[in-house]
Amino acid sequence: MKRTHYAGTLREEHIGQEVVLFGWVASRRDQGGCIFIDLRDREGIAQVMFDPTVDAAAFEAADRSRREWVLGIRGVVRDRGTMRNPRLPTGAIEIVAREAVVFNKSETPPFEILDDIDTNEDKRLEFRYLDLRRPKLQKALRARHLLSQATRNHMTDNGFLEVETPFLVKYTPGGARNFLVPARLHPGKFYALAESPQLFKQLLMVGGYDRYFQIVRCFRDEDLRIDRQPEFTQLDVEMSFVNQDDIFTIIEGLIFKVWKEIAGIDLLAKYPSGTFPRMKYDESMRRFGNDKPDVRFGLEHIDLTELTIEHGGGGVPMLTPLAEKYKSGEFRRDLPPEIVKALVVPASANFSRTEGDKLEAVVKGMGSKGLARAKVGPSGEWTQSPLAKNISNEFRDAVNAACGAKDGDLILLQFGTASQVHMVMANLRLHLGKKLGLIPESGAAGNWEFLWVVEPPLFEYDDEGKRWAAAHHPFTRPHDASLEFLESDPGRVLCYRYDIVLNGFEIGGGSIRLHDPDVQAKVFGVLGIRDEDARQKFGFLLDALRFGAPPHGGIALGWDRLSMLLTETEAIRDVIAFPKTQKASDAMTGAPDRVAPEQLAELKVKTLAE
RNA sequence: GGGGUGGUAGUUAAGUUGGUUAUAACGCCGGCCUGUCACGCCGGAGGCCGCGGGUUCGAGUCCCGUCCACCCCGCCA
Repeated sequence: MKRTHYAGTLREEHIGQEVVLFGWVASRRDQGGCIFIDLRDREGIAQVMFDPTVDAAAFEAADRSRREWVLGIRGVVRDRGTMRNPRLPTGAIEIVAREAVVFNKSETPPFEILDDIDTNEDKRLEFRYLDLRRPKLQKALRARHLLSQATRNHMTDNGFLEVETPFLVKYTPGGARNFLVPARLHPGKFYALAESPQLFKQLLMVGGYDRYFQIVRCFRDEDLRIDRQPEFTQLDVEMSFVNQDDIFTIIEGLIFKVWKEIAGIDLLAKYPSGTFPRMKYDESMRRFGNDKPDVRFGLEHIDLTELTIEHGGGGVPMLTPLAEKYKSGEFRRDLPPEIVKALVVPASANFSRTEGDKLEAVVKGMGSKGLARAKVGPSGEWTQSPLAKNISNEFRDAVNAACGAKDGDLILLQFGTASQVHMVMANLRLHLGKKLGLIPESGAAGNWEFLWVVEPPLFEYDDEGKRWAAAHHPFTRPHDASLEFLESDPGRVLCYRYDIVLNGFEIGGGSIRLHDPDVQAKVFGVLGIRDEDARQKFGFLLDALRFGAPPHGGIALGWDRLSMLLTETEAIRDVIAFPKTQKASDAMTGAPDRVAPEQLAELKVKTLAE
């Protein structure tokens, strides 16, 4: 018996043909005199009819068969006439079985192999090979394959070479925590698993390869999220002799192409120029509180810091110290360390007091002390608010005006350190967006909002260490216009760093690299990295940059996230065949696990656990 | 490291103020049915109520601890 067709591909054009199908029993309906089996393979499902008067042995095999048994069927495709099933692509036809072979039986599976099952994910991960039989997962993994395939074509067509780089690399401090691998041939020493090919791709530019890409696994030993796995995949790209626009063009071309080829969506209808809009980091933080804004909906933040300063806190005890610190000059207005922000829930949302309390619980879960609220009355007065009794009428009216708040609106306030207020308000905005139905809980619902976020600061101040730290990595090129502040006022230095954002997910980021040794030395100076430290950590790269490094830059796209968004699935686990759980273990294989003492001895490694 | 939600039959869930034999649906097993396609009808089996301890005459239910899964913060591009 040799397969002639996939079950899911059969259509009316096959009527009259004899076909051979191999697949799994998706469902079996015993009518007594005849039996129907829905046979499933990777292309879909087709109904097979077993009639004892056509072939008694085939009928007997169907009689014995159960769900998930593996069958081979030889039969003739027949028109179902008036008995069609409009819900199946193959519903116009059925196969009348003339021969049936049972390749394998199956135990009763722990859950049904259906798209709409609501089995808990831990059970599905334990039996991942069964979960993978579900059409939904097969569709997602196929889309991911098409994405990678189209990408290889696009990159090749644009002159890129795919080059592999090592996974076993030298540990470099900073950035993500690395997985470590004991080096048997070097007792007491360790490799690190590469958290990205960052340094190697820059070396490929020095090596003259000009345009590099790789679809590559990366490893980071950090806590997991719905869009983070300990091993994940990037489309890694690096180019020589380019500026930011050149890199954007390559990525925009790629995205337009794959959205059309795989999702069937022509992004030119929304972005006729073939480019995505750009927003400065500063604007993104001000309006949305983070650097990956979901611009599918409004509910933008309203910055009340200036207003608060102007009114000296407006009589609100908790805001007075903040206003005074700005007035005394302790806080800089151009780089505000503490801020006041508001969000307005429109009256139309009809928010109850209890719902406001729930919101407060949400922000407290994010480390906020509380959520000041004020319900606006017909003439602008505030009710249901602890602020109402202290706030001056002038300040209250000014806040109402700044918020555009009308009768029935609910104003939500946060104040404190800029990073905390931004984080809380950004998450609160997303929470409200979903709660008010402005964005779907998951998926895009046909609304794809792409955005480049550009010109972030090069440094950020580390309050605990009381020093400047690299906001991304120390090889990012500062903006030419910012160079003068490099040593005098590092907080004002912007850089050629960019993120591409889709519907509130950061799907990629990159930078133009710093290839000027003089500027590099100044950057290290600001970071407090001494020459010998730099040599110790990045010696090979610094050496390479002195041997005729071309100007270069690149980007990396999160392949799992992009696949998740493209397929409108809910987590990157849905586009990874064998993902890890939230605790980074494998529910199916039991990894990680203990190893035999002899194995550790061979590696000269001793464990302190237990 | 912190916060939250959940864990009851193979699966998904209900389980009241602590009180008799722990329910339902789907699945599974047996029987019947030649046009079903979420087939239908009749019958049946199936439980360490995550685990450990405590309170109580009595715990699925209350308390303490612990494990696992998921979501968020910290962390991480």
